[in-house]
Amino acid sequence: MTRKEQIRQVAQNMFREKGYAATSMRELAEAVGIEAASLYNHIKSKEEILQDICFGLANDFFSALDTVKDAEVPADVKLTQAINVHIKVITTNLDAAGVFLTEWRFLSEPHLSNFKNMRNRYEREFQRIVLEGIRQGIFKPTDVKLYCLSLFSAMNWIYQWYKPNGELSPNELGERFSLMLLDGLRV
Amino acid sequence: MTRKEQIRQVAQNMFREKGYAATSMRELAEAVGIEAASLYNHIKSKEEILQDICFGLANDFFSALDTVKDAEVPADVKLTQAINVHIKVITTNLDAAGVFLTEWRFLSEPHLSNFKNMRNRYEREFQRIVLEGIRQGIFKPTDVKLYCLSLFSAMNWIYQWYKPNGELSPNELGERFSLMLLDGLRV
DNA sequence: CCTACCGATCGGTAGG
DNA sequence: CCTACCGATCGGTAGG
Repeated sequence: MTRKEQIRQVAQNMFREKGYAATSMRELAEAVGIEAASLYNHIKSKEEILQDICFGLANDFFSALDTVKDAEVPADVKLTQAINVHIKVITTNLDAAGVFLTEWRFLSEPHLSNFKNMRNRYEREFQRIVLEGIRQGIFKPTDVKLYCLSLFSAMNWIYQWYKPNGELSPNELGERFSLMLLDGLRV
Repeated sequence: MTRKEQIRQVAQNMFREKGYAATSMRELAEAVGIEAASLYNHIKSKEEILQDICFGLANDFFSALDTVKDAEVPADVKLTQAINVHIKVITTNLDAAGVFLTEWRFLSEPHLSNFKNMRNRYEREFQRIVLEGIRQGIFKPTDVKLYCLSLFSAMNWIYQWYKPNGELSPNELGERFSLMLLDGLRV
């Protein structure tokens, strides 16, 4: 692991726990084990770290979704797969997920707009799958936007309480979630 | 409206939008229309404002829940009512809800522990209703904790996107949510 | 990677 | 409710 990767990993944890604004570069440096000024040999600014975390995880989400979104399967199966890979990304990147979900608003322009656009594109992929299911007659006619909003909030909240060493593996969790969230939708 | 109430209201909005840590007392004072030092004639500290917001809304949530939790009705009706009043509190206090849900972690001890305890007690009331329904045979046997976690996340996320002047009234929203979230649960 | 340091800003107080 | 000010801390740079 390079020093830059180490800085990012430590920062992920601190940004998640204390928040981006309340984390100082001196605290970050101390946790890494160097002086504050030395951080700037590896990064350009505090915000650059935030950008790396947010856009890095956005990339993970898209890569994961790409593996399932064009499969030739019924919409309920596809939605289950999409839920599973989304949860997988969160549960295996808890710190980054926390930052991605709550600290993105400290991005400056134009990164802030880029971020929002990516997020919207991602959410629309899920809406497309649900719409597909309604057209196929597999899902009840539903307020697609409201449903997806609730679906995302339930999935994204996982970072708040999931324990990597608890009883639930990411796969088991994904399965339970799919059942729970789909049974209200399936005809 | 007293000056203290005005300060709280302006602070709710700024804390929600910029975050507690990133909001300075000077910005707050300017938004109120006085000098920073003058704030301290009405409040003891920056954190006192946060405490008032967090515990004030906690009180609203409990008051709302009290009006429905002991009704002699089937569990599905009771859960629907609980969902409705919870959503009502959020949609009519959007700024305070945002602070309550994301900025509570900046509370210092012992307020932080008090806050967590209150939140746990509140969540357990919902779990009790779901358990009641399972015992009554109205709800499917379910992972109660996981279900309530998802229920709360979906309801609480509302503050992120709800527009008070949009098409959906709080009551309509509550109704749609209940249907959506209960239909996966009801036998 | 460090020492030394910059100007800016922080929450809050004294005194009127 | 204001002016004037406190010590502490902020993100970041110069120079080696």
